[in-house]
Amino acid sequence: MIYYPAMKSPTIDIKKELKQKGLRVTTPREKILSVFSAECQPMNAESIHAQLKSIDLVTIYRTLTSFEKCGILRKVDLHKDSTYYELNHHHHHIVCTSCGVIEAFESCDIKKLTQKVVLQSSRFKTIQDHSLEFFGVCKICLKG
Amino acid sequence: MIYYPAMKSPTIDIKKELKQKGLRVTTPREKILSVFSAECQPMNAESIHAQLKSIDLVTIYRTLTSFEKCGILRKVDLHKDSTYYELNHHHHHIVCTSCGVIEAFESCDIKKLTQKVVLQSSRFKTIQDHSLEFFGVCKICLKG
DNA sequence: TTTTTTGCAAAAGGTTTGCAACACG
DNA sequence: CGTGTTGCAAACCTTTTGCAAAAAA
Repeated sequence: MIYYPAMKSPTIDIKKELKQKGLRVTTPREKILSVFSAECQPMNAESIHAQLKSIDLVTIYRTLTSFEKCGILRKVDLHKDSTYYELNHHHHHIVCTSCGVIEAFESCDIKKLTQKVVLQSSRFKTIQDHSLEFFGVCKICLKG
Repeated sequence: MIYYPAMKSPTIDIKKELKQKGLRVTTPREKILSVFSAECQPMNAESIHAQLKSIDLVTIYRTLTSFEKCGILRKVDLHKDSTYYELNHHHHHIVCTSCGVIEAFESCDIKKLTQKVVLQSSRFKTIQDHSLEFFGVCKICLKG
C-alpha cells in the first residue's frame, strides 16, 4: 500500500504515552506503538505482525482494540477488507479507487458544517468526531 | 439498529433500474432491490437474508457486490463488524458511539473543501466521491 | 442456444474467545 | 501478591470460490 503522509512521524515518549492513558507498560505494547510512531500510516493487524513476528497476532488484535478504546489510535475506513488503525491525529485521506494509493491531508475546515448538522439534528446536541475520506482516480491511473 | 432516515423511501421501478444498469432481471435481484427501496437504510447481507430467507446468503453477497459495481448501492462505514450498503443517494450519517442509533442527513456542502483538497494535492486532479460520517453521543445517552 | 446467475458445499480470511503461564505495579 | 496481559489452540463469523443445475436474453 503506497501512502503519502501529511506530516512527519511524531516523536512520542512511548512509556509516558501508555501510562498517561492508564495502560500497563509491556513489551508488546511498546513495540506496537513504536511501529505506529515510526510509520505514521494506517496499518492493520497483519502489517504490524509482519514487522513484529515475535508478537502473537492475537496480542496485536487485543492491543489495537485497547489502543483504540483509550484514544491512542482510531479506525480508518479505506474500503479495504480488514480494519485499519492510525495514530489519532486529525487528518483525512484521498484514496485512488483504481490503484489504491493513499494521500493524506491535514486541513479540514468543517466546523461550520458540523455546527449546521448539529442544529438540524433533533437527536444529537454535540459531535465528538467525524470521518471524512475522498475517493477518486489518481493522475497516474488517469493517464494509463 | 435504530435508524432515522433523511428522506422518504424512493419509488423505484425495479425492473427498469436493473435493465438501465445493464443487469439481468432475476428474482433475487428484484427482491433484494425491493428491500432497499422499502427500507431506505443501511443493511448488511445478514439483515437482508433475514427478510428473504428463500434466497441463498451467497447470492445476496454476490448481488450486493454487483449492485455496488454498477452504482445502485454504495458502501457505508458505520464502524460495525460487517459491510453495510445503502441506496446510492448523497447523504451522510451521525452515529451514536454509545447506543448505536443512526440519524441521516442530506445537506452536505463540501464543494469548497473538495476543491481546496484537489488544489493542494499533487497526485489527484479530480475527486469522484467522499465519505463523511459524524460520531457523537445522542441526547438520550447523554442524560442516562 | 449461449451466457449469466443461482444454490449448495466447502474453503478462506479476519477476528475473537478460553485458559494456563507469565509479568507488571 | 494480586490483577492485568500474553501466547497458544481452537472457535467464530463474515465473505469468497468452485462447480453443476437453472434461468435469462
